[in-house]
Amino acid sequence: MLATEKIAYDSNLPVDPRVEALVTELIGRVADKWTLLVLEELEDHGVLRFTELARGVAGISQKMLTQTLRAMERDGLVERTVHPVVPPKVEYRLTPLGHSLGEAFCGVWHWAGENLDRVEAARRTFDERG
Amino acid sequence: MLATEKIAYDSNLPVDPRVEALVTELIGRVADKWTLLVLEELEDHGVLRFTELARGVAGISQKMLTQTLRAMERDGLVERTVHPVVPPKVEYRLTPLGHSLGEAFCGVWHWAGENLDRVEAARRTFDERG
DNA sequence: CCGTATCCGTTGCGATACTG
DNA sequence: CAGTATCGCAACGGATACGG
Repeated sequence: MLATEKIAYDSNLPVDPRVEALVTELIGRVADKWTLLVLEELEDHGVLRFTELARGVAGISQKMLTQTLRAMERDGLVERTVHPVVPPKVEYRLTPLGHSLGEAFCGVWHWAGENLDRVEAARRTFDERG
Repeated sequence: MLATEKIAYDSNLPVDPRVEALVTELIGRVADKWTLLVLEELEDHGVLRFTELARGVAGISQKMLTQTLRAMERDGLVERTVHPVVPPKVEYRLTPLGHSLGEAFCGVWHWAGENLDRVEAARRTFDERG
């Protein structure tokens, strides 16, 4: 579906600076490390509870998980469902918007996987020359 | 060229956790706000001097520009050419690797532009419900 | 189980001043 | 012009303790 739409970024045409600023800010927000990992985890598993996410996303603290999930919920990327039972049960899943973001990042994940070796080689070369 | 390669990220197959950690770290490094903006600026204009970049990337401090360019050079994304003249002349341009990263991010830029309104609407809804 | 609240060290980053 | 060096504040983020 993306391929059928017109992509304006190839041109050098001037873009409304305010819109560009907003887009930049949005990317900054969404390109956060934890956001990316939570996104991937939910892409892979569909529906997850808080504790399952905490275990699935290696190294994340409960504080950052909460914070990340709140921000993603606020941005409309994640849907949060509270089941009124004891003990509490809260489920998280991607919205269509969140899923589309995951697809948009596929190219970047792919690039990173394909070029990790090249980047590491470049780093070694750079570091050796002091 | 990317489309002709096998993409493994669609599957739920287990991935070497160490590789995944490296890929994650690389994305975190490269998805930095200033890196993205410098990348776009060099994509648009080809070759730029330090001061031209400073003016082109709105809001960046000289310190962050230096830092960003050094990191990108270390990662093999940017080539730095020093012309031994007075006053000094230093030119920056993307390497093929840097250019390929720019292409990989096209999907994300596109997503952000297309969905900015939706995200802002989601935020308003979220904030109103307190 | 699913959070919130608080403390506190670490880092990020802008502002400023200086150099070849 | 193209940086480097230093300062100082603010934000990030982990650890811990507590609550519905």
